[in-house]
Amino acid sequence: MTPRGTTPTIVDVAREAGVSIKTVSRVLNHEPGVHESTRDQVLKVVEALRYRPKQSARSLAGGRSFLIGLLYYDPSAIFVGSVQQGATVRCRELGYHLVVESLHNDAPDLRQQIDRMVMALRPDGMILTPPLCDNPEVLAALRENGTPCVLMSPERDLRGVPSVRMDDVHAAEEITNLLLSLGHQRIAFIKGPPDQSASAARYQGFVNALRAHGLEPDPELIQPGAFTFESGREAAHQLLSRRQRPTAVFASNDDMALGVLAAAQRLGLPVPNDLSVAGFDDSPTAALVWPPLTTVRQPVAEMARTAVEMLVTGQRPDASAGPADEADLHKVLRHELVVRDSTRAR
Amino acid sequence: MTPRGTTPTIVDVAREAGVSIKTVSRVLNHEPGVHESTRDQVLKVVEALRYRPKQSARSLAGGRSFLIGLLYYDPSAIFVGSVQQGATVRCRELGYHLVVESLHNDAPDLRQQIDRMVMALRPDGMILTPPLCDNPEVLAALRENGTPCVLMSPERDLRGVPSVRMDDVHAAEEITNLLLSLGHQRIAFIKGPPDQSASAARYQGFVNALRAHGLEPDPELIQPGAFTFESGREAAHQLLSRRQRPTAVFASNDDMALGVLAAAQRLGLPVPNDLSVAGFDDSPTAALVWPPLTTVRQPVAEMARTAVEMLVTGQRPDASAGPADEADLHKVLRHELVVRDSTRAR
DNA sequence: CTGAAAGCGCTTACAG
DNA sequence: CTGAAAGCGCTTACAG
Repeated sequence: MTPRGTTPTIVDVAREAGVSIKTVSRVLNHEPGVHESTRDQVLKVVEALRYRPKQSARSLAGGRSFLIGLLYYDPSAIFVGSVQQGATVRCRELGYHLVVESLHNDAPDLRQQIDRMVMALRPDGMILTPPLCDNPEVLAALRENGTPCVLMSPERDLRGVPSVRMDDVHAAEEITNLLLSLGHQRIAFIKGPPDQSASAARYQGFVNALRAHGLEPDPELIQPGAFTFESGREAAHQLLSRRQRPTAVFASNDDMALGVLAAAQRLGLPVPNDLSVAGFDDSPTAALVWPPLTTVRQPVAEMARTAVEMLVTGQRPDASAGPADEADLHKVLRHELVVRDSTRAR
Repeated sequence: MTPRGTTPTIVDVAREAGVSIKTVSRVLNHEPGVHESTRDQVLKVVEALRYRPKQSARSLAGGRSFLIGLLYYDPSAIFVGSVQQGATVRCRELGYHLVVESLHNDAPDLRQQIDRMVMALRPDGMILTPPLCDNPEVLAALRENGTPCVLMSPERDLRGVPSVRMDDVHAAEEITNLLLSLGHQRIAFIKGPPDQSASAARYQGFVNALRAHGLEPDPELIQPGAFTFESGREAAHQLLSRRQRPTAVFASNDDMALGVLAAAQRLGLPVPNDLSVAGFDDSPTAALVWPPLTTVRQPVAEMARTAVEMLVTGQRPDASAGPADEADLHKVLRHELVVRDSTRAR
C-alpha cells in the first residue's frame, strides 16, 4: 500500500502491480512490447492509486519537459485570449502544458530573458506571436539554444522555420468581392502601416478583386492608415468629405473600421444606409458596436492548436528524416468571412 | 572546462570555482553563511559559464516547482490579457514561471483536469479567476491536493482562502458622484444579473451616492440587465422612451454601456450632448467607440501581481506562524476612474 | 515480453 | 563557513 498522505510514485505502482518500474514506465509511455494482461494490470493499479508521473522526474531523466512556451508581447493584443485557448486545449490533449512569458519587444535584456527561461524550463518547443516572431534577436537566441519554434503569422516565412498563418490576400479579396456583389463601385480602402507585411497583402487582395471585376483602384479613394482607431477616423474624414463620396469603405483592420464608424456618425452619415463599412480581424469589439462590423475572422485558436501540434509532432531535432519538406513547414489556415450589419446593398 | 556543446551543470560550476556543489547551491539560493569571496568567485564562474540551474532538477530534489498556475475559463474575458501581463512579469521578477490552463467551468471531468495538472506539475500555487474561483468543486479539488490558491475577484471571500479584489461599491459611488457633480439628477441605472455579487455591489454604490446627495433612486429609472451588449440595448430602449427621459445612464458594465450607446444612436440622441453614459470595467472596446466611454478601470494586472506575491511569499503550508491574520488574506486594490467623452455637464 | 542498474542535476539533512 | 553522502522519481541504454 502507498503510505497514507503521500502521493504514490512509480515504485508504489510497480509493487502493487507485481512488476518492475520499467514495465510501469513502458505502459505509461505507450511503448510497444508489453503483454496485454500486464498492461491491463498496471493500468488498473494506476487508476486505483490515482497515480500520475511527476513531470520534473520525467523531465530530468528523459530530457523532455512536456512544456510548450508561448512568447508574446502586447498584452492588449486581440490575439492572446484565442491563442491561449487553442494552445492550452491542444496541449492538454497531448499531455503537455503551456508556459506563458510576456516579453518587451524592445527590452535591452530580451536575450537574457529568453535564455533564462529556456535554460530553466527547457521547453520542448516555443510558439512566437507577432511582433516577437519577426524579431531577429529573439529568433537567434532560440536557434542558438536549440529550441524548436513555430512562428504565428510572421511577416514573412523563414526557410526551415515552421510557421502558421492565414491568407490575407485571399481574405481581402473576399471582403472586396462581397462589397462589389452588393453593388458598390466606389469602394474606398484604408491601408495599414507600410512596415507590416499584412498591410501590403490586404491591399493586394483589394486590388485583385477590383481588377477581376474590370475596375481599377481610384487613388482618390485610397488612404494611408496605421491600424489604429485614430488613423481610421482621420482617413474617413478625408474620404467622406470628398465631392464624390465612396459608398463603401474597406478598412484593412477593425480598429480603423471602428474609426470609420465614429467619423460617419460624427458627420451624420448613417451606416449602413448611406455607407457600408468593412473591417478585418473580428476583434472582440467588432460585435459590440452599432452597427456590428462585417469583417474577417482570423483562425487564431486553430493556428495555436496547429502550432502546438507541429512542435509536439516534429520532434526530430537532428532532422534524421532529411530536410523536412519546406511546404509542410508553412501552414496556411482557412479564415472566415463574418458578415454583419455594417454592409448593405446600395 | 565544460564539455563543448553541453549545457553546464552545477558540477561544472563547482569544479571551475574550486568548491563543492553544495556551496554553489547555497550561493544560487541566497543562503546565508557563505564567505563573501567564495560567493563572488562562484558568481563569476556562473556568469562565465552562463549557468542556470535546471528547474526539473531543483523541483525533483527540493520539492518546489517554481511554477505558478493560472486557471481561467472564458477566453474572451477582458481579464486574460492583463492578468497575464501582471502575473508573468511578477513571476519573472521572483524567479517563477506561469503555467496557464483553460478549463470549462461546467466540464464533467473538471476535477480530473485539475488533478492531472497538479499531480504532474506540482505548481507552488494557483491563481483562480472568475468564474472558476467561485466553483466549489474546483476549490475542493485544490484544497485536497494541498495546492495554495489565491482567488481573483471572487463572489465572496472565503475564510482562510487568500483573495484579491477591488471595491465595487466604492467605484460605483465614484461614477455616480461624477454624474451628480456634472449636474445630472435623473440618472438611470442598468443592473447586472442577480447571480453575480458585483451586480449588487455596484447597485449599492449607486444608491449610496444618491442618498449622500439627498436623492432617492427612482424605480422608473432602474432597469435589469445581464452584463451583455444586448441587454444594455434593450434596457436603454426602455429608459429612453419614457415620457421623462433620464439625462444620464450608468450601465454597471461596459458591454451594457455600449448597448446604451447603440440605442441612443438608433434613437437619434447624441451622446454626450443629450445623454451622458458611463460604464464599468474599462474594457478594450471602451476607448474604441464614439464617444469613448467614461468608466472604471479595474486594477487587473496589479491584482495578478499581488496574487503571485501572496503565493510566493506565503509559503508556510503548515501554518507554522499560526492562522494568518484573516484581514491580510483579503486584499483590496485601488481602482481608477477613467473619465472620457461619453459624460458631460447638462 | 520483462527487469536490474545507472544516472539525469539538483537539494536536503547531517557532519565538521 | 564548507563538504560528502543520500535521494528526489523517473527514463535510458543494456541484458536476457
